Amino acid sequence: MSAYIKKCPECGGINLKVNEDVGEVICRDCGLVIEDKMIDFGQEWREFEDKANSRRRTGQALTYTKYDKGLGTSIGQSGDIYQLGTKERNKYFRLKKWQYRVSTAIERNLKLALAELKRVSSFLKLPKQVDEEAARIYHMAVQRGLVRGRSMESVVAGSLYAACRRNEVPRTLDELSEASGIEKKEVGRTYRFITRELGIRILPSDPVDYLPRFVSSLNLSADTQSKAVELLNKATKAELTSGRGPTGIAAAALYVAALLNNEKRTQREVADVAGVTEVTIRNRYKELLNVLKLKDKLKENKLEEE
DNA sequence: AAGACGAAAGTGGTTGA
DNA sequence: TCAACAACTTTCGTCTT
Repeated sequence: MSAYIKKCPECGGINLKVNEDVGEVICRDCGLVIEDKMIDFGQEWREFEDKANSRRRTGQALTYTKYDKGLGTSIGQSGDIYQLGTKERNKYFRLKKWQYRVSTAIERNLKLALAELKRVSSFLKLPKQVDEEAARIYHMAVQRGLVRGRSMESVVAGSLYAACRRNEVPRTLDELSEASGIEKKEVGRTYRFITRELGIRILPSDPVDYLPRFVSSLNLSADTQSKAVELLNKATKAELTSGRGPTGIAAAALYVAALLNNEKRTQREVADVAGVTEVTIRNRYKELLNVLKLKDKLKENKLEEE
């Protein structure tokens, strides 16, 4: 499916990501949703027994980026209540008032938070699918009262960070921090807090996921990128990756790949876009050379130049 | 002069008692 | 709650191109 789309029509990027769950193809470079009318291969739920657990779908799809998920219920909207007795009517008024109080508190918060979320995510050019996920996470956090004692912005940032990782379009904590204006520490802390409290399982992010972005900000070739992927795979097999920061590994692999392809970038340049220091790149780089026995290859390259 | 390399000390976070 | 610990950063001096 969508095997025909190879390039992003917007930015020409080749880093497309297919998401079958929601029928989208997303450009990892610019976040453009290229195709959102793919066939839904998901199962069409039907009802065979147990009415209580009915999985019937009706109405518009829920969206978490609207503060009331596109639904919305209010008590006593229809005017029926005026046919009731005074006592009953008062009861409805009370209920209505309560509903108003409870829901406005949460909804007002959500409205603000979702506006903030939109702002941050468009700053980072995140695909809308990540928005949606982040909004969902935030929504759960509010309902569980996890925002109390924390700034709304930091929870938004944490939700977004989590959503990015879940969707394999990781951003670094630094980037989230810059976009949201929340301190890096704080983003990390709320991120850990809400994922723990909500029981969201997050896999350690794959260094490979960082490559596309680094490659495009360094203007490196696709060739170099696939070379870097290759190196990363080898590194993973050699168990060089566990426990290390994924950005550092990705940066080092990219640095080596660039050298091998005669597209040399300085350690400084690579370090900057990856958000790590040269020292870290050097350490990873050394390990790569040792374990993967690449020294000879680099020498060969030099000889060819002469 | 700029980049690469490495040593040493410092930082923030995790882990295990 | 505290100390040990690993990964990473900062800083700085030296070597290479």
